[in-house]
Amino acid sequence: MADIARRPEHRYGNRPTMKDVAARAGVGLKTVSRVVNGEPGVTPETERRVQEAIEILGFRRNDSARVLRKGRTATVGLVLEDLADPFYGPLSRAVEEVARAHGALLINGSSAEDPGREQELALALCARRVDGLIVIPAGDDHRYLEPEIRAGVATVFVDRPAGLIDADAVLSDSFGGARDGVAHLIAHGHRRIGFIGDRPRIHTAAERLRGYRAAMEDAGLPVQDAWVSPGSTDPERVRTAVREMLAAPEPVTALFAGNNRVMVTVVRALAEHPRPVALVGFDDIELADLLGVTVIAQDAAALGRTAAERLFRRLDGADEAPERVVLGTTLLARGSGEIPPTAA
Amino acid sequence: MADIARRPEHRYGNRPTMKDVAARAGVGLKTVSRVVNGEPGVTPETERRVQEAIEILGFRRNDSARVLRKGRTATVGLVLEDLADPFYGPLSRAVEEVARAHGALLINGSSAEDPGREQELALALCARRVDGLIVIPAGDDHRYLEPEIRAGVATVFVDRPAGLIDADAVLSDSFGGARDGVAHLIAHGHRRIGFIGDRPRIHTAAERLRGYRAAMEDAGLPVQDAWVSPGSTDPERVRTAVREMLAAPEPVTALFAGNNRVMVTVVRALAEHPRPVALVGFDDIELADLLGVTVIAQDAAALGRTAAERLFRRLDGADEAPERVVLGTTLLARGSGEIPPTAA
DNA sequence: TAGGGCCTGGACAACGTTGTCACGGCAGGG
DNA sequence: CCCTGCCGTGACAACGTTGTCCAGGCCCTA
Repeated sequence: MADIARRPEHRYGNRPTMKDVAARAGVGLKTVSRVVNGEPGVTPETERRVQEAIEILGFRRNDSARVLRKGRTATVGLVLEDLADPFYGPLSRAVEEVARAHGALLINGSSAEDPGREQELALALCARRVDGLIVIPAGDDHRYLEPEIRAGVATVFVDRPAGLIDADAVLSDSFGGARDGVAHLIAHGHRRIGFIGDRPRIHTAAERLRGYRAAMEDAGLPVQDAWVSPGSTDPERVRTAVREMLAAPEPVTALFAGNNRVMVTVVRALAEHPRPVALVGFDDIELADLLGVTVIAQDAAALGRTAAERLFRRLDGADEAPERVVLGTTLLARGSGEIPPTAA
Repeated sequence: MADIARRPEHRYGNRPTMKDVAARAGVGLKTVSRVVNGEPGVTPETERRVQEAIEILGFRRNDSARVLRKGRTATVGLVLEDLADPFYGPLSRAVEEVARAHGALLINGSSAEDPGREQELALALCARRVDGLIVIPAGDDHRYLEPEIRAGVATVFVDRPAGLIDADAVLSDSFGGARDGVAHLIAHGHRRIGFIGDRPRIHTAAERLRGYRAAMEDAGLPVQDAWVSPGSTDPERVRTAVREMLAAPEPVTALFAGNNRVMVTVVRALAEHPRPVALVGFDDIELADLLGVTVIAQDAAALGRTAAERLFRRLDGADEAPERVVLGTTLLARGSGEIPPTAA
């Protein structure tokens, strides 16, 4: 638990500096800098001598000092919920690729859906002077970032919008996707449809619930309270919710799962159920095709790519007003969403 | 494509520095430093004044400068193959958690299985003076890291051992796992078993192939060349390999898939095959339980955790000799591995 | 041959922070 | 009343790099 920043000195284990290289090569400090950075104005012969000294000493430029001098870190930060979630892996990778194309590295941190941890992480990244910040919000108040943004940290929100501040955001169409998915079930004859989602304080979860209600209302169908789960990704609670909806006097004949975590558990729960139950889930997951699960797919990589591109456009000096970009979703019919209603 | 580090100055958009805070609070520079770092020796009244100035100016300590002075970045680097691969997400997350417990952040980069890119990334991280480096090797020659390690960068390899240098490594028991998996198939009556793996220049892939051959040999079974795929994760080539092994005059009755990527494709290919074919795969994957796929599970999170803990032990000054830690695997029987052989 | 311009190289300050050390004031004891 | 010692505070250098600026040497031309 010891905080690594508070340890006794170790001075990089006495690494050679440009000064050492200069001494060894018998040239001036700045000449070494020129060679290292490929700046013009150095004779081939001098350059050779410097390169040789660099080789021998095993010199590597200290980017910390460089950053201090130049004011740019060539680093961007990504605050997401959980890198282990298969939805965020590809997103992060996409951000990384864009960053790489711009010569930047990526630091990412997981908030574990905890607003305090999100803030702590984001501010730690700012202290390191990342040039830009991409945030998948856990909290719903991002005013703490205002000083940073004013100070020049480009900031883009992904997957969920920022709270209480005006900033770029790149989102999937949660509302539309959920509405389409539920409408799909309705089109296949379902009238009693259950919704199992995540905590409604999460923006996407709330939007998907809204989409569910909209689809039901569009079709003139009532929604019973018992058809909407309290909202949780905990497998036990999801299982309970499924069981109860299916055991009710007027059981649901179809389910809509609000995200990948929930969907996985619902699929498992339904596998144990005697009667076939229709299912549409939000998010595509690996092997869902083999299991025949109909899903509303969103493109995690596209979210990441779009956000990162926007970020770097800003870093390149673009001075547009903050904007909200919404990416569409795709319904992939694979069987589970096309099961007709079964009598109780 | 513009390299972000080569842009005109922007000087952090004129952020306030400790000097500004000091001026505003009417105290000395060092006093501000003391307050910011919670060092003792400051009157409550003085501290209040400083805090107030910090608040008003929106000051945040510049960690780049701090790093330059202190010599520690409180940052570790992780070079992996592909963050979007569901195997590496949890691994990365585990490393992050350990880092967090030690007050450090994590920079990770994907090598895309390209040795050149691995080296480029690792050295870029060293230039940023990460305190430690965790590497999932793409290449097989890591001598380029020797100067860095000598200079004090703690380095641990995960998932695959380092090449041509002596360093810590945390591995899964690829050989033993594959041997157990194939032995499992043999125990269920199979005599002709195909092996479909990744490129054999990848250490784990080679080890798993070795495990396959060992199991066959232990059982006194011959291995035909046609039963071992050339090695690739490309879905098309995997499909072809499966097709050919099943269409041979003496077709295999069971398959062993060498990793998660391959396994997914094999499962898809077998789903289209008329006869049941037994399958055991290396790596657990989500929903494999529902599909009834028998796997040799390795614990990605444990790999990451173990490696990170080792790394921080070294950073804490542990001076043990480099060591190779091998974590065991678990066979999870779910059905596909217990299918008996079918006549051709 | 003198003068001017170009090219190479180096001295120096600055980036924002922290470690060292010294200073002034105050309390307590002789 | 003076000396000692402690405490709060601040001045200053240093971390390793890069931008600015200047010096010296060379070549070319008038």
